[in-house]
Amino acid sequence: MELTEARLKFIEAWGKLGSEWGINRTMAQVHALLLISPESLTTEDIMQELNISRGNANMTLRDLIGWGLVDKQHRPGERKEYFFADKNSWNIARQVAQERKKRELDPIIKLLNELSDVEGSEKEPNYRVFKSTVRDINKLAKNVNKTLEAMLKAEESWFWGSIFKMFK
Amino acid sequence: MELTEARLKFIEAWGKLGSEWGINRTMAQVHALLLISPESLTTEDIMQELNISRGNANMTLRDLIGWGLVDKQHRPGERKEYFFADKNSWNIARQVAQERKKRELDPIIKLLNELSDVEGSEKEPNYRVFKSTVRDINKLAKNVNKTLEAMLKAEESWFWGSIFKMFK
DNA sequence: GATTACTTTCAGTAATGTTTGAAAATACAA
DNA sequence: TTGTATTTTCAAACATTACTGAAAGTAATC
Repeated sequence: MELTEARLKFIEAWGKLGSEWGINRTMAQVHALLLISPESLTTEDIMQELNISRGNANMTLRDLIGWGLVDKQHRPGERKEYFFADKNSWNIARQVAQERKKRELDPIIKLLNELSDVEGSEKEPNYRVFKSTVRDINKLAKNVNKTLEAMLKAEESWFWGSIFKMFK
Repeated sequence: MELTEARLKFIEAWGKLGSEWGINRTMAQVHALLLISPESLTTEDIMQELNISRGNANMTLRDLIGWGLVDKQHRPGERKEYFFADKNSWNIARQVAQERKKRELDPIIKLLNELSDVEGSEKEPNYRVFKSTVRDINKLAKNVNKTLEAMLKAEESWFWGSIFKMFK
């Protein structure tokens, strides 16, 4: 396969993967483009490569910066901003894990804790099933939480080394 | 908090969580309803509880069955179908992991392997960066894959026990 | 303080995804 | 085989989300 074709396929696949996981397709594509670009790119570059509008490029880049996946540089004598992505996949995974934990897991754990205190009678089947389901999901959520915390602190080699030992 | 309110909040939160992870909101809500229902429910029940149309209920239930999260029962003498969900959160997590692996991770690993064979010259920075990015993501994907496989085979207690040892 | 080079905003529009509801299909019982 | 209960399908309507482009904002330079 040729490089040009491969790059397009990579961008397309990354976009699709993102959209399957609740991340807007364009945002994932911009990220993909930055991942395979040796030099940092301007808004203009990105607009051209991906055929998107200025507004879209700008908003998407801001979002990516918000996710901690992209940073910008300034070059002396130029006002233009240059964007680049951390290309280390372990860092990317950690960054995404950290953001999703903060935005989604933490709030749901909070809610599950509140729902654990529901009032009612043990005689009511609805009550019993609700309590035990919530308790069970809460336990899972807390285990996921702990695992993510370990992952966030971990060095890549240490983390996968430990995982490896699990099933050697 | 009262049970009625708590049930509504749970359904709402599960729906929101689903939509943040690329699962249609209604599908997650139907799942939530079944998770907190002591008895299996008919299409009619679900339509009423969630105020959704027959068509929507039917399609959503079929999808949930496709994800392995819901099953149906028949009762002697009745044509009507009764739906219920496995309430064990470890099974749910495994089921979701299994399906997403099959639908998303496996195809992307296949693609990454193909992209690894891209042709080009080591002198071209585009080529070098592309290769090393793809290689790096591929490595991560394979590690995730192995971890999921371990999870799919594992008993809950064994899995979390092993995770726990990682950071004690 | 005017000009240029850029970035940001956002109302309007386009694209995509979801839901409805009624008709068609199916299964069952008499 | 006919009637009835139920499920399934799918075109059209609706809702949500994403994108555009032009205008407004900002910073740097002369």
